[in-house]
Amino acid sequence: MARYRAGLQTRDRILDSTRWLLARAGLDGTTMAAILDRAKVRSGSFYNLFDSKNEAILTVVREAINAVDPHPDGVGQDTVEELVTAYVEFFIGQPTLARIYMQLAVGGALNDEDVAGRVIHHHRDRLERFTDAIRRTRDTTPAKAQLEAELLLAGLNGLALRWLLEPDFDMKRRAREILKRWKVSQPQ
Amino acid sequence: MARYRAGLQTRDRILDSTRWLLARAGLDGTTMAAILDRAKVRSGSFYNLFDSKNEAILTVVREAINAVDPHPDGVGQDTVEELVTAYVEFFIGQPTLARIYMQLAVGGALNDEDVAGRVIHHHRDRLERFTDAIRRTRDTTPAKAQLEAELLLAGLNGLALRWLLEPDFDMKRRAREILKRWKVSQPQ
DNA sequence: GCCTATTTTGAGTGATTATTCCACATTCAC
DNA sequence: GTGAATGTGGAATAATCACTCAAAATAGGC
Repeated sequence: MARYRAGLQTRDRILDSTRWLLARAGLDGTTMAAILDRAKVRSGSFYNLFDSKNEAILTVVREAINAVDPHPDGVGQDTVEELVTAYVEFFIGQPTLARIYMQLAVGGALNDEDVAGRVIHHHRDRLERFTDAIRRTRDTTPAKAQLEAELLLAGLNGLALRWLLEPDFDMKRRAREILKRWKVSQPQ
Repeated sequence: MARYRAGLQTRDRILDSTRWLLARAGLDGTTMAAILDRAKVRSGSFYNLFDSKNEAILTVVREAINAVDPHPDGVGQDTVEELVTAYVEFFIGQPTLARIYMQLAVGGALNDEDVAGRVIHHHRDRLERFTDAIRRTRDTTPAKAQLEAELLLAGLNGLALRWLLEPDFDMKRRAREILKRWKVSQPQ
């Protein structure tokens, strides 16, 4: 089962191709023909390395989902500001992966149980993280902290949505403004 | 060219089927086979009423896009509160159309030039509307009013996104909270 | 009840989809 | 260098896609 160097290289080429296509052409546009053509690989080689087209896609998707998280280990350590910054940095720094993630969250996830489950689970984790961070900086009830986290995350996700439609949209600036408004707001 | 009653009824069945599928299965899942099966119609009848599958889909999409707007005539009259309420009411009252709209905004619109253009244009219109409403209630610069509108809309769109993933999500309650926070916020 | 316009049927089209299979080429430990 | 493991090429597969067409069925004004 051990791979030769050549095999690993073509595997990388296939994943690069799949990643690029998912970001640019969406799930529909990521056909076998397109993947193979872009990776300069014939189908025989592909199926020598992957069991199915879906496996290659899911590999890229997992990569995208995991990349949204800033410090997977240090849960319960981040501040609200750090979490917001990390979220935005992900979109700015890895636009390709970010685009895949957002597209899956809305469109493609509906068809694939596995992907849909991952996205929802991942969102819950993030919500919990934001809630914890808020409770650490403000003396409030768990319910109110969660509501604040939900609104904050909704704002960020809304910005991400807009950025998806208009790539030139300055998400970072708007995220700063959202954070600014959150900081001066007081729980009543 | 005048249609008999039967033809009109079949047309409605096809559009119902297409609408239902777009909302539940997304653009990918809305295949001819699925449309025809659900509408209890054979392909010959379909193409007697529509030029293409895309025409049926676009008919439903236009319907969805237009339904987001509350008072297409009375532009420049609405208050911020009315606009927020109308936006939420659309999602609550017409979940099927709302789901189509959101899916198109993120996923499917990328491939179809026509649909993508419509969605973006429609978003710009809404942004302008929110901006105008804000300027009418607050003495502020156009740039600042637009920023406020952008953040407000981002929050609402973020809520819509979440609702898309979790249909039980109480979007109305969160929208009220967003509006409440916006009201007490002051432009500095 | 006739006659034309409209509607419906359903097998069949060609294009595209992911996937398979096997002969052949390459790699690399020994 | 030999040989077994791994990688590659490419034609062939069956499934599915949107769509066509001619014949049969129905509708409705007269």
